[in-house]
Amino acid sequence: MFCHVPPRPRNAEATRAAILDAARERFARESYDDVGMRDIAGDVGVDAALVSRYFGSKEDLFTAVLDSCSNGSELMEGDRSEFGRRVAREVVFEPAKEGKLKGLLIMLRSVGSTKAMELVQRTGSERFFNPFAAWVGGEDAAVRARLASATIMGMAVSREITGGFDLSPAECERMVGRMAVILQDIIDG
Amino acid sequence: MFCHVPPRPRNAEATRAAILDAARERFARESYDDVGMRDIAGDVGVDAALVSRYFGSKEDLFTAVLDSCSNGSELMEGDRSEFGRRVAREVVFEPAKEGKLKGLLIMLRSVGSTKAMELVQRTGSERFFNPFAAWVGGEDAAVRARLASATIMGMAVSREITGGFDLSPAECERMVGRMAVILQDIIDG
DNA sequence: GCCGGTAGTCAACGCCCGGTGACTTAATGG
DNA sequence: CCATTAAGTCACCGGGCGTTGACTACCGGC
Repeated sequence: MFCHVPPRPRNAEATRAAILDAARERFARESYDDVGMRDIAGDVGVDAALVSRYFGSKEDLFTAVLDSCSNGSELMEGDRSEFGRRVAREVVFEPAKEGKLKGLLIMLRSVGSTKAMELVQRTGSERFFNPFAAWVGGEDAAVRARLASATIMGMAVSREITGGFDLSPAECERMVGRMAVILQDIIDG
Repeated sequence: MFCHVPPRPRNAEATRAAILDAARERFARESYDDVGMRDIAGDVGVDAALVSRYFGSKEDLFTAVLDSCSNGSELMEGDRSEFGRRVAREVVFEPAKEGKLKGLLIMLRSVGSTKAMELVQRTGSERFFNPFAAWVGGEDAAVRARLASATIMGMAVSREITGGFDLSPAECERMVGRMAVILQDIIDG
């Protein structure tokens, strides 16, 4: 006992990146308000002061996280005709851990803090919705893109609120099936 | 100046009810964390201490608000064949003020605070989903009910995140149309 | 007309948060 | 091998929160 953990090698850039990663992870799992600077710092194994030093304010860190998130492009890669099935499966079954939808998760977790939502609103449109709408294409692309993303987020929220879906695995499977159809229809027009 | 507002007549029951109303209103507009006891008290025109006195803790007040919310039964009243159109219109256009979906709004705003979500999870299922599923009826009622409510909440979240939808009125109208179809299809099976 | 109890207020407490400046420690170049 | 400088820590501040106990003002009954 009293054995010290080996101190992290002194490397500002790596530490900064580690902090950013930890913050992204935290913000994807908990809301803006629930995540504390001390939590993030603790994940990395540094002092909370360092986080402030590197990223300025908490809001600055949050926007940095948003910027560092993939702009949802994973949604659009892969076979387009499989879009519904693929996304439905991910949003229903993915344990929110290694999911590709981290950016989306962070966005919906920001429903709550007024500050976080302002920041999300600023980046959300151009970084996510507009590219997505462009990919969706066709008649009323903006409307259909918004409809699709709303449906996806709705499922995520619903899972959050009920803690899982409290449905049987078989029911979940059928839900995925139904949702896949809905999403695919939206995408196809 | 120095004119005092007429003091509210001393009536414990009425004051208690007023506090509950104000709290419900607040929790429907802002997240659990963003709403302060002092805010609620201020809305009613009483001291924050009184809120604590009447309802115990903030969590107790929140659960009292949840209990006081209509269990979403407004969703189910009215012509069933008009369900999709009616709900879609409400969730897209309703300024979240006098909407019938206040309970739903509060639920989705609780995505954030860990504490609030626990409380919502406790009451959400039996008070909202189960009756709704019963009303939906038919094959896979639970799945379809969850799908419908997820869709509705998704739209609400989406509106929150983007602050309105940043779509033109005409586009909003078309979105309502599309969403109405989706919802109606879910309900009809 | 006073008086007891209840409705409501006031001031304060303890807590936790984000943020800052002074300090310590480790790596690096000569 | 040491000086310098960057990397990281520590103690602490100010502020806002929920909550509490002591206080005040009102009102119905004698």
